[in-house]
Amino acid sequence: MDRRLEPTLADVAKEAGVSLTTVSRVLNNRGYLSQATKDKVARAIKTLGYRPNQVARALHGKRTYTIGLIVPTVALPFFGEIAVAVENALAESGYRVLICNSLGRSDRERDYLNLLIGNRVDGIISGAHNEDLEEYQSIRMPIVTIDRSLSPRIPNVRCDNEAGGRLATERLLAGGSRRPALLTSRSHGLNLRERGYRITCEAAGIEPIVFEVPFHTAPADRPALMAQCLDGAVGMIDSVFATDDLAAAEVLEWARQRDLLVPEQLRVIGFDGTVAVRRALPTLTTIRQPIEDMAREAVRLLLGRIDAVNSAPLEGGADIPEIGEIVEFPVELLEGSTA
Amino acid sequence: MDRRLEPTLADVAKEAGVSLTTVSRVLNNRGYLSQATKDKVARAIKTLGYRPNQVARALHGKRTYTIGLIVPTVALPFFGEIAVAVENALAESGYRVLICNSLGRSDRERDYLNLLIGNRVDGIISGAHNEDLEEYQSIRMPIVTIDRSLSPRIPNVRCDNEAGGRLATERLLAGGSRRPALLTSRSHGLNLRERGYRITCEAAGIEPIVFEVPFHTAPADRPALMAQCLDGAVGMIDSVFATDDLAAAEVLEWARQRDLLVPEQLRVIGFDGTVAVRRALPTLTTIRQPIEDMAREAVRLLLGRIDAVNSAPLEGGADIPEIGEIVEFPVELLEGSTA
DNA sequence: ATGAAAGCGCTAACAG
DNA sequence: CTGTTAGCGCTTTCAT
Repeated sequence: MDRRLEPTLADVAKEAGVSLTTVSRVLNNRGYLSQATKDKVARAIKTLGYRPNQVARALHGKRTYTIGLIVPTVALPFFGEIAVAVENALAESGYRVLICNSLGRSDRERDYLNLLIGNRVDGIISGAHNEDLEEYQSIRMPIVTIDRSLSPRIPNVRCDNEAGGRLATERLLAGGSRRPALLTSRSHGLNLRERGYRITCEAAGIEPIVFEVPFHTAPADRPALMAQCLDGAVGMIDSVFATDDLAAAEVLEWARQRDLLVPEQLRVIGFDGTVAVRRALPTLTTIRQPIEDMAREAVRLLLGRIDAVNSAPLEGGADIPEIGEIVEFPVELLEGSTA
Repeated sequence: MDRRLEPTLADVAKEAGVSLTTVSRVLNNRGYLSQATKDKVARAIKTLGYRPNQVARALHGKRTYTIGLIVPTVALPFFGEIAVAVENALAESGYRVLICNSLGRSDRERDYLNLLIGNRVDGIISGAHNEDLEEYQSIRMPIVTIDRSLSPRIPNVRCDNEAGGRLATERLLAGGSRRPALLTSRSHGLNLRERGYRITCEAAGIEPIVFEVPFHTAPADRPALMAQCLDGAVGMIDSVFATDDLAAAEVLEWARQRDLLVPEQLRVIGFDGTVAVRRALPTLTTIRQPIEDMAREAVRLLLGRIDAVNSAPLEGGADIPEIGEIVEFPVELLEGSTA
């Protein structure tokens, strides 16, 4: 910004014929001011079109009233909706959000972390997917994760993924499926949706079949990878639980190309239940995550920690207890016609 | 942020046993420094885990290297992809973006405008939908609009909407449609997609039929509104050009519920061609906007104006010429099986 | 090659 | 009730 363009407190003070302090006081509505002074200042502010410089205000010390949100990409409906929900929840407390799209690249995530700290955000909500970044361990700042857990020392807000996995798999079985497959972006022991699937299979005496198509696979490469997995299993599986809705959509497309009837020959169920995908594909049966609730809770936890830090005793480490809390929200089955 | 936690320049200076200036110099790599000093300082920085306070840096004058992006909501794939593309284009020049979701509410848009100016962003890219906000006229800051035009005085980057409208309508006619309808979020003389539709209809001697479902209609209310429009036209129309893909998806769903075969009994074509919707609904025939190109151009124009402002003669208005440029990018027909 | 000091725009003691 | 003054953390003349 060119400083010739935006007026400053001093300009207002001169225009109103009072001191800086006085202007600052009416701005912040602090202390006793005569109505006459208030009016004079108000008029000067209006005349000059003055807007307080938040940068200067932030520098003074306290807070920036900005928090950072790191997600893989808001181009995916799930994270786009998370971002909007977080922004809304923050707005209620006068906070704003700096959204960072890591694109799943840990170098970018690291850069963003530094950027956010450099910009002195008051806290960070991370929903990115690099479990490994050691930087997170050394962050001297309130932080909360959403959707995926980062470390036992950092509070995590998520939906009840395991219950969701069970619910999805049970729904497939209830529809008559005998060999449900799992399609996920990363199969491992901590994948709770996968665990729900496996538990349900085991309880029903069914051998699990797990396919993996990495989360950050380019959209153009997905159909081929997916076909590679599924073609080999035709006749063996009779349903698919995809751990996100877009993957489920790709299964539907694969089935269409193979002339498989859904749900008669192949049942499909997804996960997420975002508004955008439901508008695009209302027939998809899926497990809905309560995005708004999750965002609100993440914000509540974060602001709580920020307040704790800011009101901590002035001397001494004052360490806020490291509550590595996990909050899980219940999911919901959305009936469509694909399962 | 609690200042006890993040070290400052002074801390580094003390640790390294040099002056503030020297540290600042090695940080910005300015002036002549002995290698020994550089090393000492570098070591101190590393030891303390020092990161420059960008807030202080920004206050000093120059720029914040942050630009504001205002969109209706990144929860919609089109704007989510715009946001990511803008962020990527900016990152190449060392800029970052403050994303603001107006949710189509002009009060929120106004608040965000003030927020951005208060935070001294270096410029603004607006893709929101409130053509009316008079604030835009008085902004003393580089600004560029994307997707929709705001004022003849503000540069606008968009796709060739009229050509897109023509292309879509021509595609419907080429498929055999005799009565194509338009479904749009706001019908008016400046709606260029609508104009393309009307022009094509007129050239073919066809009476246009226009349905309107407002952009910010709640998802839950859309199917009913849409059915209200379309039910009355069954038998009269044989195809629909929806001016965005999600609306097109809703038309497909309506057709499914009415047992209308697509494309035999009803042809449907959309607009946008976002990656997310194509993953969800790959069969949809649509007009693709070149989002990345648009974002890149918007950023190029904006950074150009920012540089112009910052290098303007120190005295005098120095007014940068008000180039109310319009840049249109060509669209592309994506063949699916719905038209 | 390095340092001292002024100031970016604002807030917050501390006077009066 | 209102003004003076000292910083917040950093960059940048101007000295040395």
